[in-house]
Amino acid sequence: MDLKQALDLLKKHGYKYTNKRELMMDIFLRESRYLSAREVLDQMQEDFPGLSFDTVYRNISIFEKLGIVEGTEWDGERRYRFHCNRDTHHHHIICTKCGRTREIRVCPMNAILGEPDNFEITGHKFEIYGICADCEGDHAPRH
Amino acid sequence: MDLKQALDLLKKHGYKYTNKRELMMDIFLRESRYLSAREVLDQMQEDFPGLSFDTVYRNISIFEKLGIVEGTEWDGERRYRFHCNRDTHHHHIICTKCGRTREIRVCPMNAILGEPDNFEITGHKFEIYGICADCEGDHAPRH
DNA sequence: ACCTTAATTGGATTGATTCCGTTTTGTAAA
DNA sequence: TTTACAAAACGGAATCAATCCAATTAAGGT
Ligand SMILES: [Mn+2]
Ligand SMILES: [Mn+2]
Ligand SMILES: [Zn+2]
Ligand SMILES: [Zn+2]
Repeated sequence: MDLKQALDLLKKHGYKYTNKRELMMDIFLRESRYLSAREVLDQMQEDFPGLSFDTVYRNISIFEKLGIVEGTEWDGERRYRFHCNRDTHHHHIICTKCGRTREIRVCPMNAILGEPDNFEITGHKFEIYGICADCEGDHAPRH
Repeated sequence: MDLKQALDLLKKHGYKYTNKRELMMDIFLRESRYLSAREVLDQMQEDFPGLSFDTVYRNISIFEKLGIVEGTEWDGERRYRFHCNRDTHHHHIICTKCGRTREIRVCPMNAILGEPDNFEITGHKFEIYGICADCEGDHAPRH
């Protein structure tokens, strides 16, 4: 999934092309790590000083619905990253300092299938948290 | 782990015994499902009308630190339940309507061990979400 | 009973997220 | 290329969970 594919996805679902949306995707794409809404806003305001929080949240919500970004939450804040692979389902090891990830190819649900009764399964979450090599020590996280 | 053990844990760590703390544990114990701070407050105010949010949050935070309750988060709200078993590590299938759980005995970390390099692991989360038998359909969740 | 300190209160504050009326902009039709 | 209309963005207010704080109350040891 690249920028063009994502923009096509927007168009296919009747959303308009705007330079703000393109920049937002650009940011997610080049950072390729989990970002909070505030981090996205800060980066976007370098190009669009008056940009509103509402624009960030509205577009993130659209992006998430279309599968362009995927979200999670830690330290009481939601974070989002470019959906790294739309074909194969997998999970992540996440650095809680800088939001960078490593992939876990296995999904524990495969071992669970058939197990749960009396529950209509709607989703699952498997994440490993830690500190990446660049962030360990006292120094500020390198992005 | 029962009420007495939990109260002993408090005492052992130098916290005072109060009827509010006992009631709070009582509630977690008899509900044995995930509760939000607001739900705990509402139930406690039946006995202590003037009870403050701060008391709920402060005590939850102490309970979590001592391992008396365990917390998670969904729909943008933190929730807590009595720590169901202090000896064996396991995970849960959670009903996102009523907060009741079923146990998953396996932990996917066992299969991962040895895998991750360049990451100092600090924690992990494996949860399956769904709707329990009592909550499915249109009717209100039965607690 | 008294003293010291922790616990609780109640109200203010923070901070993330959502909401909303107004203005601007993208896009398709004329 | 203009025009028209709906969607997007703006800016600021509102919401809501969670935290903070100064003043009061209560627990537990002496
Ligand atoms: Mn990935
Ligand atoms: Mn359990
Ligand atoms: Zn890192
Ligand atoms: Zn349920």
